[in-house]
Amino acid sequence: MIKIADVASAAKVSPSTVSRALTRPDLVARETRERVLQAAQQLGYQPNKLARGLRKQKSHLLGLIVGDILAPFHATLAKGVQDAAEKHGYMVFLFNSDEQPEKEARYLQELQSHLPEGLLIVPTAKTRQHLRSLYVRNLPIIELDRTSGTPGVHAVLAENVLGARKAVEHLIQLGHRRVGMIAGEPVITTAQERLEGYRQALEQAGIPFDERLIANGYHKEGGGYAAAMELLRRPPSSRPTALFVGNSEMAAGAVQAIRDLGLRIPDQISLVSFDDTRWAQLMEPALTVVAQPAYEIGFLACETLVSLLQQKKQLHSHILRLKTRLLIRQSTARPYEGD
Amino acid sequence: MIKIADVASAAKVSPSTVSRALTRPDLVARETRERVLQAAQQLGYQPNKLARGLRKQKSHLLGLIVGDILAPFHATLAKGVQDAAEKHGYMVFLFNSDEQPEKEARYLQELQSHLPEGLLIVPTAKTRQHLRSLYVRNLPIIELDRTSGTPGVHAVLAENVLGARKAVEHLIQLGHRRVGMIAGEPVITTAQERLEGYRQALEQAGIPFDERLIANGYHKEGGGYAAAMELLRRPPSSRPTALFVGNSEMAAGAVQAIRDLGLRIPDQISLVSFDDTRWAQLMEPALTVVAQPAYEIGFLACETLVSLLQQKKQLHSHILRLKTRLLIRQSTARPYEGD
DNA sequence: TACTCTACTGCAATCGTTGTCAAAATCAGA
DNA sequence: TCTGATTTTGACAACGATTGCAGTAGAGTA
Repeated sequence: MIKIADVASAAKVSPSTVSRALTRPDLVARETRERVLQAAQQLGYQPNKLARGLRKQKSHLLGLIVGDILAPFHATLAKGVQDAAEKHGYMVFLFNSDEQPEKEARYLQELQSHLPEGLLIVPTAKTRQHLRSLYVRNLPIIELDRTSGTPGVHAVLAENVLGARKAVEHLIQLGHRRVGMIAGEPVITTAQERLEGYRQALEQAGIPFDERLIANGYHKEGGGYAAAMELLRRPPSSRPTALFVGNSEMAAGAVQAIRDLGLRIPDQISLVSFDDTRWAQLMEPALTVVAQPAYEIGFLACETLVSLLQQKKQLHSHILRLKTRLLIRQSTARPYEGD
Repeated sequence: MIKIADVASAAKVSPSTVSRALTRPDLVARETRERVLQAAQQLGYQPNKLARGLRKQKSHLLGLIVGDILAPFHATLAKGVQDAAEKHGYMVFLFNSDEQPEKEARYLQELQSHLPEGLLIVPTAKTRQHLRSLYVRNLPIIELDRTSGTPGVHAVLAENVLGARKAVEHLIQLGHRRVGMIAGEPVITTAQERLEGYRQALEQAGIPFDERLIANGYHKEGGGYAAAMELLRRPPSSRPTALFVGNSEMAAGAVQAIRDLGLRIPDQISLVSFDDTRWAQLMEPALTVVAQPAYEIGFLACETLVSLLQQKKQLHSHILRLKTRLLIRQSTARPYEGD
């Protein structure tokens, strides 16, 4: 590996001058600068980021912890973050918490030892505690998708309440009165907010809220399957005629359950879910969904972080909400039985 | 940030002793060691990885460059790599080349300056050149999914020829004689190998190879759509009765095209594709696919890399091939018209 | 008691880069 | 030509952790 001293001797100057020529060219005479640049070019010099980071006490690194890179929503978040980071010359260190607080804690520790300049995180249940223990270093933090409630932290989220409300209103307008919901892990704010949207839609329509129409799918495919089974195995008279599902993982499970029960979508059961995915578009019938701007959430979060870093002014906790869109496709229709 | 000197003064020993107590405990007396460990624990000491990396000239970092994290296959590779890396205490620096050689070159440069100990890469068209220019440093490299033909590089790949052959044989057994193929970007080895498998299956069945039944989808969804359109818009007499698609991205495009043309799967057109995905399972009819062990490819590649690093013996270039599985679902049937 | 040997610990140099400070070179003005 | 101001450059000390080497203390042996 070529180091700065090699370039220095090739260009017949001191290491300091090489460093300056490369990082603050205005400080060195034109002629010298050109000689240095050429030598560096010729030798293929690449600054050692470890040494630089150590000296400057910053790494030009951002940490990103998502739930699960295999979930399209999280992968898209990550892509958005990376693209924005690249735009500003930052590198991204990506981890999967797999939604497990312990993994999150471990990765946070590991991450810290690389001196990241900022952190982007999709919080888990324990994020608040974890962040408290490292907050000493005053690391700028942005939360994505959900929020941990940590004071002083910024967040970029979707309009979950409104998105959910629109989805359920759509079902109600079609004539559904018994709308079931497969909700996510209750400690996660998105799950709470989507449930709240569901509530609001019912309330506005004057339909009483019925606890028994809610089942928990814990954000997972298997959980969605089980929850759908629980709700749909009831006798037709008490069985929901439509289902609102809190995310796409659970929706995949719900679709499987519906098929295993031999029910037809949308004739016998209407289905709306959060998150747009390729399979939602390709399945038959195509799934009506509340699409989230996942890429934009990631991109914007990273942009916000970078501007925080650059302007150095720690604007106090700020939450950004991005709009969702209800995409009406073929999985929703009027209820089978008359109202 | 707590540093080693802080721990040292807390434990009333020298920094050297602290370092030894933490990294080579057998070299320090039990009593001292315990005092140091306790102090470190209490202060929440985390070694600075930049400083350590600089001093030891290694970072405990692995670089990973995949094509596109949004493609489930690549995301799964990445997950496999990360899980294996974590198991051995390595960190992974993940990049997307977006299949663009220029991005790949940039990220390779960037990566190098962080002194990774090894590199895992899904090569693009120019990878061979790119790797040559950095090979000086003798960085162990493992290629995933495809190979760039760089000498001395290891690779973990799928049995593409056999997988493709089995898929096409399946179609032929069902009675298809005009089997179309939507192939991938020709410079990529997987595309070549899958095409070869297609060829072999035809040859073995005594069906002459017909250039006009091959269309190129360049590994992308849009390309798959266009290719399918091209092949299927022909008059029924020359139109293929079955389609073999080189990857899932193109298959998604092909499904769209088939729908836009109003053709029914599998009655009017049979479809098999490489890669198993959630949408392939959930679409109607469920797609027959050649499933690749993506997670295993990533995991094994990383395990191989780590063992290379640890044993230090540079076993010469080795290529590992993992088996594929043909999953017969509902998208393949006997041809519509009698043969 | 004197000596050797072992087990531990500390000193100081090192990794590659940057920033401070002062020296050297250049320039402008008289 | 000299003075003072202004560029331009180089020497040197960090950043935090590791490690070869040397020194110390204590145990063991003659």
